[in-house]
Amino acid sequence: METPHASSGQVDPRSAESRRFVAGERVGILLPLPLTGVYDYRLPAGMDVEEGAFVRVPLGGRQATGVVWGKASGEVAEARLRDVVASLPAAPMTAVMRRFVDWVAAYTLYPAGAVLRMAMSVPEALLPSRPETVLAAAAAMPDLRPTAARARVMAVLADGPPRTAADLAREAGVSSAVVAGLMAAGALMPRTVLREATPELPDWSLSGPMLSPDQATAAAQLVAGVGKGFAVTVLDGVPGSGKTEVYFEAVAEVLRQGRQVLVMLPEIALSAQWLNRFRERFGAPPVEWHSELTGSRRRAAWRAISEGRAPVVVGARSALFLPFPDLGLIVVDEEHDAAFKQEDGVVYNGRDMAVVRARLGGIPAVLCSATPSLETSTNVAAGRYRCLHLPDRHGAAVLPSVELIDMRLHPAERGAWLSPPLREALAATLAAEEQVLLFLNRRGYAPLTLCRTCGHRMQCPRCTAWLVEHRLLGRLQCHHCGYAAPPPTACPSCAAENSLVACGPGVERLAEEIAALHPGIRFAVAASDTLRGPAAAADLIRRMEEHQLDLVIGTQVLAKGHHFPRLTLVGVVDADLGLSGGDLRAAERTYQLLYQVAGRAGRADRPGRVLMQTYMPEHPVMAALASGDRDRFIAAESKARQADGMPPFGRLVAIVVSAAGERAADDAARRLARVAPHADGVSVLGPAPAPLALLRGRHRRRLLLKAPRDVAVQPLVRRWLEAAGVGGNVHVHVDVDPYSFL
DNA sequence: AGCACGCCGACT
DNA sequence: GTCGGCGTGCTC
Repeated sequence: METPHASSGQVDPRSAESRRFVAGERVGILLPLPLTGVYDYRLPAGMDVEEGAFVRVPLGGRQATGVVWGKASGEVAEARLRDVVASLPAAPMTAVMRRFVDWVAAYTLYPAGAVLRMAMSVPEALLPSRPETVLAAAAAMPDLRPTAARARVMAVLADGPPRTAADLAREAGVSSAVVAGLMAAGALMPRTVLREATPELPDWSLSGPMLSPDQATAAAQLVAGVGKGFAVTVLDGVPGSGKTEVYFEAVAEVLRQGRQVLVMLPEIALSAQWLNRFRERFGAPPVEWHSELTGSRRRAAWRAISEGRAPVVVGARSALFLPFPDLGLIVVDEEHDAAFKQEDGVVYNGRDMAVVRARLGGIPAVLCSATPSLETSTNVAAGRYRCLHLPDRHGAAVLPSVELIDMRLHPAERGAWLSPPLREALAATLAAEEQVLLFLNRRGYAPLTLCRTCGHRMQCPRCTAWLVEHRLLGRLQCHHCGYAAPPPTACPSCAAENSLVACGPGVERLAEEIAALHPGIRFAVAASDTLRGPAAAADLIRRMEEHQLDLVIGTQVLAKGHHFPRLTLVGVVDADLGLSGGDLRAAERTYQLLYQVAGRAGRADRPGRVLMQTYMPEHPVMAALASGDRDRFIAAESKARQADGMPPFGRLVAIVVSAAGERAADDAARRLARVAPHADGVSVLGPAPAPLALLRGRHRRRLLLKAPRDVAVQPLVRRWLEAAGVGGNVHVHVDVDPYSFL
């Protein structure tokens, strides 16, 4: 995905003027199902609809909700045509969103219906809202024994509007029985309302923090672009340079103009600090949107957004498909982050699609990063994106120095993972009552368990992957499918007792070493599986901030965003970890990740120090990290990609075929290879066993189509797949612009 | 995605 | 003799 705006421009507001269809007419309805096209229906007497309207239609023996997509195809015989059942009382899908759905479908090679499903993720939001019973304080308090719990409930009500029994109990911190008791006694009066919960309004007129001259200049440019149509601006600044404060100024300007803002974060669930900053700046929280949101909150968020009552939404990539009626700005924070790439279902990159959404809507997009992706850097170099630099750390803080520890010269002791120099630095930092972050991007205790007697390696029965020991859970786990088993006492291969040994470090094992090295040290382990949910993350952050912890051992969940004033040493235990595996972006991703981690050290007024343990200090990634010369690294990486015709200078499409049987997978892959497209500069690599040749019990083979940048790969791939005609129980997974090579 | 229709094992 | 397993195929 290189030039989303190379094709046609924004949706013309005049053509967006909704087209109406009248009773008796045929209409094309797109259904949120992986069907190939629109289905034709007839509008019954008395029913007029406009384009984009949500309608109920009969489908087989049931009903489905779809969207009036436009004119009927006209290819369906009159006798097969069925009547639209009803038009739903929800705001029609905007022309921009319909264009966006079609665009994403065409680009990703998924059926438009599959993309529409993402834009209709809250079906119940399309139905009329159920009346809600809310409780208000009675005019006169009945004679009732006062208790602390009852007082809390009444205090909550005195402090705000009537609310539902469940909300009331939650906010007052009492059980539902207390609320029910008050209602029965007549202290609370029920009332039925239709009104939807309206999010608090962020106040754009509050004054922001003092900006540095660099920040102020950048902010002014962003603000000037608001309301001036589509443009992509890259905010490129080192960690701590205050990118968030800068784009908050643009957010304020959009709010002043009365339009909506979408801020996309890679992992919304772990962004408590971001939410705090937003609330401090605007006096109210934004509407959150992520996959953990459930039930009524999800529905309320959807309705509020579609009715324009949610001025600011912060969300993960799926938030792109929310029904904003008047979006004025999209911000993609940490734009380089691989989490923006959706890998299951419709495969798309949230950052790239955000740019497309902005172009179709004729609004600005802002991409933020301390380590912009090569795609983005290339777009800046080509003049397609504008770039604003924020070179300095805000305030007194200076960038930490990065030192490489050559593990060949300073090996760790046997059975340990920290080299003498890192141990010394660690001890010194603790002695100074400052905090340490040890970074190891490996969950669990040990990545491999093997038998000392026969060499057998514990492997997932359903995937080509080692089982990772999680000692805290007492299990061996597959990180690819969720398979888990207790560690056997005897080797499953040779039956030798007590012969299985853990190989290599994970964060849990590192914790053992730390505990042995510094008895009594206060530390925590933070990984995606030990830090479940936003509350746990917020708690860890609080303990770090309050200096209740001396040290934290973490995986990449700790790499971004958070800053701790007393954290002055970052130790990277295995800097080389991400470089193996032959992934196209291995070097780029390792650089970005380690750079982010390094940025955790030494903010505020304490200088930071970063020590990276590596076996290849001469590697360009390590050299760039140590010298701080990011631009040279990007230039070198860019040159290498260009020489190979790799993205962003060429295009890739990955095709993975999978089947229950190895034979079926092989046959399908070979058939695809036989009819591979022949075009100028286009080559097809493979088939080869996919990096995870066996995943969740399915055998996988991979082909990779490589094409020059100016070749439209989608029609080529579409014809290719049609010609090969693989189907039945063989799955074909298409990934345009693949990220991970799994 | 649902939900049908389709053919082969353990039950009243 | 039936109930039901989920494999393929269709839905305007």
